[in-house]
Amino acid sequence: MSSKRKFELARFLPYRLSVLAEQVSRLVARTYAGRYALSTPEWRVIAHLGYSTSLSAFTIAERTAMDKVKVSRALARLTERGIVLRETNPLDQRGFLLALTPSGRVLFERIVPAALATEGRIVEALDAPDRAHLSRILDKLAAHVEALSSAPIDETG
Amino acid sequence: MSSKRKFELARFLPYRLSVLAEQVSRLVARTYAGRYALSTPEWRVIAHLGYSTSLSAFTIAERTAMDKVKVSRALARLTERGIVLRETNPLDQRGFLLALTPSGRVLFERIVPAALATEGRIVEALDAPDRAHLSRILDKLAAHVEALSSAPIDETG
DNA sequence: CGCAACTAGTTACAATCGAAACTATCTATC
DNA sequence: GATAGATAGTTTCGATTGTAACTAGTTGCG
Repeated sequence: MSSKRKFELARFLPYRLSVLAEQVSRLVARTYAGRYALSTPEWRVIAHLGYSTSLSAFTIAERTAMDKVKVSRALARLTERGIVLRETNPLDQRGFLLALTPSGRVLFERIVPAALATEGRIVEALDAPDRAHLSRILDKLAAHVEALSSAPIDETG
Repeated sequence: MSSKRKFELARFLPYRLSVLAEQVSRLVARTYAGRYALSTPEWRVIAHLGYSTSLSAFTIAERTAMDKVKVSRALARLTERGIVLRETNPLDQRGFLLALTPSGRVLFERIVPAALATEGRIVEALDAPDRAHLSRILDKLAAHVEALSSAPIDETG
């Protein structure tokens, strides 16, 4: 073992994933950033409220893989702009119940097809079996990395 | 066509890629951030100088998928800390020739095995064929996305 | 009830970032 | 060989981020 493999950044999986994800994000951002002046966190919040309603900010944070500060800031801007409706939760006055306003929903309905179209153009690079395979692999990796992340930090070496 | 697919953020490829890449980056950062106080751009510069030498900042920017501002800032800190040696290029006084200092190389030699080990633990989730497949798919996607990115912005819709 | 521990969300602050403007050098062309 | 345009790298500035501290409300438990 320990066959000193030559290190090449360009073949290093974390690097490749990071660069690809960044470029893909940039591509998708074209569908909402310019025309609707939305940031990525804002788009994620809208996307999530688009199909599930009356959520708390915390739940959104969990499900959109963002920390609560990011979500809080995104929500502040979205409520200000009349895209999200925020009302105090009567059962727990610390939190809010959140939903898209009608105009927020219009926004959602407009962005989604464009976003899906962009996704479509991206995966055009792959044939159907490759797409399915990629999807399965990503799920496996995500689950595994999730587990590794919560494991203790190994500072040996 | 146009079979209105229900939109779920959690199944949206760009989102999945982004979350996974972020989590993987965080994991790898454990090998250099805490112990060696390096940022990701700094690590990338070191990683690249580790196996190719006498590069210009611009070349590094290109090959590490970072913009020149990021590279410039990373280099400023790295030269300050004696990790990178920067000398004016005698053939073009605008630019520099860059290389790791001996202590920079020690750093590189220490971080690389740890980084590779982390990569190893991440891809443990996959069997050998899956790994190969993922690698091929990522290459295809990266090339395709690269092409899409330089294409004009489609604001139709 | 009353106080400690916890949770939801916000604010503060310092670090990081990207876009654009800037400096210095180089190259091409006349 | 002068001048316009390109190029390498830095600086500046406003916006975005992450961590930690904070406020307000809730729960558990004596």
